[in-house]
Amino acid sequence: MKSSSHRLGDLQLRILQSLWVRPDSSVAEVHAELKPERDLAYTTVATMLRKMEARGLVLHREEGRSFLYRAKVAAAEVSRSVGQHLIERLSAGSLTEAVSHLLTSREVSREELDQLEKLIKEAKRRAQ
Amino acid sequence: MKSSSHRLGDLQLRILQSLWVRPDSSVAEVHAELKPERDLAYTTVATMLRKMEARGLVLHREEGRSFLYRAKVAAAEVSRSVGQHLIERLSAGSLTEAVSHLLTSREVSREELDQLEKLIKEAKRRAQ
DNA sequence: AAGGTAATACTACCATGGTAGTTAATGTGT
DNA sequence: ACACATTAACTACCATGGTAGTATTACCTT
Repeated sequence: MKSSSHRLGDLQLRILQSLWVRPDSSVAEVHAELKPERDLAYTTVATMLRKMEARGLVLHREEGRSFLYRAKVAAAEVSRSVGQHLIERLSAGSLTEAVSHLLTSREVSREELDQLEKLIKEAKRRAQ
Repeated sequence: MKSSSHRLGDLQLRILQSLWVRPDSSVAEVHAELKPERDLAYTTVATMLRKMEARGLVLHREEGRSFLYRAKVAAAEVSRSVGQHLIERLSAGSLTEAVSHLLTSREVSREELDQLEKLIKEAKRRAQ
């Protein structure tokens, strides 16, 4: 599966997330989507998309005067590799230790804990 | 608490982790510690430590001919901020979603799931 | 036809992380 | 005393992510 170790910066990842939700977005659309969080110039987004295409992260097709971009890498794959990298950084590879860090280092609400418990139960069910 | 958003690269974080476990390490000791995972030149580690000291991440004192370094930032604080950043990247701030990603995107053993369950229970107990 | 507008292309720049060589100082052993 | 080893200082370099200005192209409207 060639793995390829996606080493993504924050902005690139954010753009990918946007494209996963809304494929075939024009530069203008991605720019608009990111506007509230990050006030970037239009050309910044355009440049980023071009760089990302050169890296094989996205691709585009022409539609009239504008380019429509879509992610070339799967959300699942990238999330996995981002998560893996996180776990590696946070706790030298131990998932439970990583989660433990997350739990102890921030305020976690009752609801979140309940939800987490449900997640684990589901994972257990799926496991057998 | 000024937060300060520690933006650490992999190597810098790894060096900090090493110093948390063994404070007052010489460059040689840090270098030796990292040797198995990353075969870096001695000078690379030394340079990194100097750069990190300039950023306020570590500090040193002189002991004879060599410098003994120790982390200036607390493990808890850095872990928190690294974890926070991770959650942000992975799932726009939702902890449960982040954990969900981690669970679904990799093989999780029965033992790990049990341990996770225990973690949640403990967190709940602590919460009330 | 002309002028405005929207789009991409190209180029440039900066910061940072990472990597290491070279140099200089200082101590150590024979 | 002299060679050798250890150590830190300085310098340099490269890749990448991020940011945006300027130039060019093409379309649309009046």
